[in-house]
Amino acid sequence: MATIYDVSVLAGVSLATVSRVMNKNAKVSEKTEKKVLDAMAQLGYRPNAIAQSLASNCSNSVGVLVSELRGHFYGSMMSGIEAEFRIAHKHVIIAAGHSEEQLEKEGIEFLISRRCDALILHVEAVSDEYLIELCKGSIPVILINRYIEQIEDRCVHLNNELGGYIATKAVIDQGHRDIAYIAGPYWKEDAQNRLHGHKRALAEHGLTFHEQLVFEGDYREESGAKGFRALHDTNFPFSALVCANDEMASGAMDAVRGKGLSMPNDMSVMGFDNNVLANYMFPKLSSVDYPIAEMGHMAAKMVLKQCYQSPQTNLNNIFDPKLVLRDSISLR
Amino acid sequence: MATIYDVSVLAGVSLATVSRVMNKNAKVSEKTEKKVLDAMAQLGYRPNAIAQSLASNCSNSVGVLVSELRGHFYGSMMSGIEAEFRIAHKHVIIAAGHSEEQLEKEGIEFLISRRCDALILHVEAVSDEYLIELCKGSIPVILINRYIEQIEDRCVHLNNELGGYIATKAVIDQGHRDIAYIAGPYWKEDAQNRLHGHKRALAEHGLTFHEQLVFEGDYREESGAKGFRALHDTNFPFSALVCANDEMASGAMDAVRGKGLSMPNDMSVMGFDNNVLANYMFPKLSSVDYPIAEMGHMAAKMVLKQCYQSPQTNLNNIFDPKLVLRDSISLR
DNA sequence: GTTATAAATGAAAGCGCTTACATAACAATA
DNA sequence: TATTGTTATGTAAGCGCTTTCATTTATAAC
Repeated sequence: MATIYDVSVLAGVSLATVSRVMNKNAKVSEKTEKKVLDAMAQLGYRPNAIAQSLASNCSNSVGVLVSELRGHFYGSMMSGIEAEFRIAHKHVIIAAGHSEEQLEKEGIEFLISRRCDALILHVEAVSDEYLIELCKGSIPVILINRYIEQIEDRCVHLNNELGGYIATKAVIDQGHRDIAYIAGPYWKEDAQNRLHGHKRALAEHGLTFHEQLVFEGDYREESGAKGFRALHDTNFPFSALVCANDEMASGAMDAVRGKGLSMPNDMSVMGFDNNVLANYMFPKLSSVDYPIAEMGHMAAKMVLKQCYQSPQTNLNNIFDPKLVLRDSISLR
Repeated sequence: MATIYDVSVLAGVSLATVSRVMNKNAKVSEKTEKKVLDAMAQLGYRPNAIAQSLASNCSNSVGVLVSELRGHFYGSMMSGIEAEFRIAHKHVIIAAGHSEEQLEKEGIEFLISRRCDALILHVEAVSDEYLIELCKGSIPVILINRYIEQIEDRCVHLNNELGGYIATKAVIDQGHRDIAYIAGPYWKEDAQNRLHGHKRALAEHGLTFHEQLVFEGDYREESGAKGFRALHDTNFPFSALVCANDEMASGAMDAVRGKGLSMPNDMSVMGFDNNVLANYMFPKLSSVDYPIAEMGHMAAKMVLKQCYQSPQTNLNNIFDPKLVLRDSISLR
């Protein structure tokens, strides 16, 4: 593999000159430029990004840590980030944390050791303190989907409370009065916030909140089915079910059918996240869109501004979810 | 950020010694080792992977090029690859090619310029010749989901013909005799192969193939719906529909319902790929599993063997898809 | 034709490591 | 104690670039 030295020899110029034509950061006469370009082409020269990074102390790449490489949510997030960086000719180095503290830390170490110019993290297991400490370091960090007050300007997150509110309000607007709710695990902040929004929507519309109409799930499909059965078995009547995510809604829908009820007439169902799945279910699931791709774009823009002096406007940290109505909710 | 030099000074030893304790590749007395380790801890030293790569000419990372960062298929693929490398303490650098020749080439260039020790590629737009040429280079390449005869030992691919066969046979085994088929775009080799398998299954079971019962889709949902309507409108009767992927099956299922038919009684539907979606549809879609995650594992194992001298057994290039029966097919 | 000034180029140090080779330290043997 | 063989450690070159600073060359002004 040809090096800059080979190019310089073939072109009959110095290393510095070759470097200049590569980086276009200093005037080079047209004649020499051509000689160099020709030599590069002839040798099939590819600059060694590793050596460039070492010498310039800038890797032109940003580290992204996601919990998983698979799944709609992370896919959209990575996709949003990558799209933004691609046009800026920056690159992305991805690592997976698997929601385990040890692995998340290792992932971050890896990205730092690769001298990423900035980090965009989706982490769950690592502590607030660790992240606050990390932010004090020299390398810029953006957190997606996590809110920590002390470093709030580095957090890009969703207004989950509003999302919970919107979801329930959508159902109320269709005339439902008896509304059950399958929540996410209470130890997760987003689950708490969504539930809070649900309660606020009820209150603002003069409906009372009943403990019997809430079930704590774990965001997985099976817990949705389990939740619906549990709620149904209490015989506390309800005509609509709001779920804190789409997977649980799917599980719940199976259970609804299992009870011989039809949707949306006997039971309206509302999801959350607007996972691709929502569009493939039957009936197509109404949901609250989680604009994770846009949030990825935003995180990338912040990095572009902070690290690469790219001018950026309209930066904001908190995103509002939006209602997506499909077929799973009926008028009552 | 502390360097190896800072460590060596603090520990009162030479750079070389520090390097030795990091890499454990030469004997260092326990006493000095401890001094070095202490110094590292005290400084919070993190080796600079960039400098290591440059000096050692080995980056301990392998480049992965996918078409998209989102979507079940690529997510599973990346996940499989990453899982395998994680236990070997190798890392993955991911780039996206977006199925465009230019971007695919740029992605490959990027990965090479980052001096990845090997490449795992899922490319569609780039020519066979380009890839054959690439394989002649010094850096090992594995191709996923593509078969090129001249470099077949570097290709990890699916037996699509068998998949098409299995899909149709599953339907035949349930007693269906009149079977329609929505194919992928004919310019794609996998679409051709799946269709071929379909025809073989018909032939082997004494059924004749009718041109009127095939529709060429484009693998997207909408074309499934369009396909079913077109097939249905010919009035050529069929009781089962085999689709060359799950998205088209989903579109078709919508169209089936649109015609007031119920599934699976009036119409059995078979998918292909076993996308997560299949499990969320109603009725749950029977499909042919595309073991892309395992194929990712396999590609990673091949790299581990070729580049990192890790002993590996049971390597194989071609994978057989497997039938996954769910609720979308009825007995006839 | 000088001289002053700007533009183009080159020489060389340095980025943070690895590693071949040289040297020092130590133990074992005669 | 001198000699040899081991083992531990240090020295310094080099990986492929960037970048500062010095030097050369071209251009303009007088």
